[in-house]
Amino acid sequence: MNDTFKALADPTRRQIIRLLKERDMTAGEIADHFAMTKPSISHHLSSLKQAKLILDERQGQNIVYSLNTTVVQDVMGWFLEIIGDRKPEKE
Amino acid sequence: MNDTFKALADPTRRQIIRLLKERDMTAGEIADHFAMTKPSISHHLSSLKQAKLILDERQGQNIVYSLNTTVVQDVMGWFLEIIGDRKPEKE
DNA sequence: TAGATATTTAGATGATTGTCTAAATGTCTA
DNA sequence: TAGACATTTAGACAATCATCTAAATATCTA
Repeated sequence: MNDTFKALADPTRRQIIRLLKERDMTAGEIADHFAMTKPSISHHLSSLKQAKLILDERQGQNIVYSLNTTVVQDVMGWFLEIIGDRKPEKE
Repeated sequence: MNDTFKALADPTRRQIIRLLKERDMTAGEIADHFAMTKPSISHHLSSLKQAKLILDERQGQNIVYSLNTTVVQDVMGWFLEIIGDRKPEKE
């Protein structure tokens, strides 16, 4: 869970997640959306992958990345737990 | 939003949030839950406060902290946006 | 198999972060 | 007002992080 939150702490990585929300993409396609070198994006992808927020699959020369909604839902669960079940504010 | 995610990236700060989920607490009470100096906890509280995840109010010598559920809900919205409205996985 | 393309790994560097001790600030009470 | 208590601010330091360039790996195709 800590890896997940740390992965979400960077704006580039959150943007990558939003891109993959739309459709699966190759590493190159993802990199094209940023003013940053490909190695830097690769590093971010590796961080997201370690957090299991995304999945990768080689397809020929490309590596295609996709969102792992299961883990995104786990993080959501953490927040639901915080919001729900609270002591009443007043009275 | 970036401040919020960065604030959530640290396990101590997430634990503070879980403590405040149960009830409002003074800085000292919060610090008592951790094997860390009071200045360090104060630093974490300041980070959570900057992210607007918690609110503070002085009561005499103490400063009482409480959870700001509004912002927690904003973060939840971010996740809902990612999970919902996706392209179907198959067929 | 050689060259081209896609991607990652390695290594370096400056910036940010989490923690500490020491000192400062704010508040209460005798 | 002096001293005690609660908390924060300041300054330092080691660890982690985001980024870069250069080099390595993997795959395809002529």
